Amino acid sequence: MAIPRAARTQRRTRIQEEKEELILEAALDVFSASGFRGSTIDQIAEVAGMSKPNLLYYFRTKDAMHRALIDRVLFTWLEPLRAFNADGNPESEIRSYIRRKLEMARDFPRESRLFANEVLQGAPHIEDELKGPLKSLVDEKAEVIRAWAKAGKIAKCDPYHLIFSIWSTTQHYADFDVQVRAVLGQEHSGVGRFEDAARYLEKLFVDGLMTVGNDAGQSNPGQGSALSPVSAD
Amino acid sequence: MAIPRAARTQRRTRIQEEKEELILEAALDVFSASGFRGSTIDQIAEVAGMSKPNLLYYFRTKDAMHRALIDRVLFTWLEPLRAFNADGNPESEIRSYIRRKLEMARDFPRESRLFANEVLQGAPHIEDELKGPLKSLVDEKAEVIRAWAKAGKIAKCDPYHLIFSIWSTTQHYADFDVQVRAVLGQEHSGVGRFEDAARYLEKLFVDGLMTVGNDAGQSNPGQGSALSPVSAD
DNA sequence: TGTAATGTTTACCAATCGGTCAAATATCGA
DNA sequence: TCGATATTTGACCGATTGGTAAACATTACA
Repeated sequence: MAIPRAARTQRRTRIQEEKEELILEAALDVFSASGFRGSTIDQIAEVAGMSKPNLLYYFRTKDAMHRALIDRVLFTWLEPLRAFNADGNPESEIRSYIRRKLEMARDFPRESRLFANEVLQGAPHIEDELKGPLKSLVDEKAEVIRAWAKAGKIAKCDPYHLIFSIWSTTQHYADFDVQVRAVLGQEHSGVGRFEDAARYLEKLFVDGLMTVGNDAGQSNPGQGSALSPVSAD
Repeated sequence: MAIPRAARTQRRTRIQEEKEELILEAALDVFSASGFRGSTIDQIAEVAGMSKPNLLYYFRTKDAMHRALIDRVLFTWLEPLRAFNADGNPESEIRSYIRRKLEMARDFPRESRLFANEVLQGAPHIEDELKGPLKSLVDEKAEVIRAWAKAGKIAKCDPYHLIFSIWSTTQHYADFDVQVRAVLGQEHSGVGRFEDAARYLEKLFVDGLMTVGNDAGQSNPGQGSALSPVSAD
């Protein structure tokens, strides 16, 4: 009889490495397309080209598969933010962060959708990761941005919402890809849309919209920008 | 025996109105939280406080419930973009569009998540709506923005990506709410975060980040902003 | 008030779900 | 080559899925 997977303390065979790789690849396909609850082990098994009990030989439960996948992908996913350099030039750091995030949206859309599905549905499996490692990393980088603003290197702005806006605008091109394609139409649905997006976003974040030609836009101090009263939550 | 719902040509009774309302409200709760595939009729029935066959008396299939819900919500959801006024002042139009979208993210997060779930999973049920009514509306408003840029009223920018960036940044606060809360921490998770977001986003879209004090930021013409070569799609 | 149409529920169905089991097969070191 | 170990599979399980049939309850209206 086979040794229970829980008892394996170290990687044993070449086959295990290959098959676990194969399974996680298939799981990424399925989970990112349908979310955790909407995905089935049978679907993953079919994509991976192996039988369902064989999947369950390597990962005891659907949950274990999902957790392994998340763990594997999360580190890579936060790489661009980790690369955000306090000692660099603010403008070029922000530019390259946007570019890196956009490249990831283009090259790893499934990873983006995996997290989007998870967070959208209340992050039941990654709440700890969000409140722990993610929050710590963002706190650290937010402090960098705050220091830049204090030193007059960039405009005063809420660093957390700056990070949120870079996340949302870039990941939008992965998560809402079908909508982007539908709106742009067939003729603009080539990969060129990522270059257009890069140009637009870098300009947006650096210049804003009102900086037109030589006329440095001078806008209201923002006293009228608060939202109207809340009705319900 | 009851008349099949397909044969009903017009609204009949008070009960039908009330119960269909009740069901769609419950369906919004469940679908927005788990997506279509991840939701079950039993869950919706429980939230609605009625039996499963009773639900199926009003909506013959899970699909029909979902479709009815989408139809009902889509019109309202596009209202802010429809209100975008070609004759208004560009800056205030953009400001109020952002504010309206942010209010919707705050007041109707379930509606936002319903669409997010749907689009994220490939929009299998609303592809026609995206390519039809949505695209038409965006095309129309994009033309308005393009005209503003041509007239020198705002900076030259891709109007489609402008709209995408407003969508993504505002809806982020509904769709990724748990992540936003986790990163901001408990102390900043009150409704105040929407006002912070409003201030930040209005400034971002109007001024950009480099417009610091009297120093009108002069950035590179953007020759280095293209993404690196594509590896795969 | 009676009755026909509408509304609701219990019991049930076949299909699919996540997961188990034992037997069969492939792999590998000695 | 052999035996131990690792891998794979078909058959199966109870629970849950979307959906149905028909009996039963309520309502609207003449």
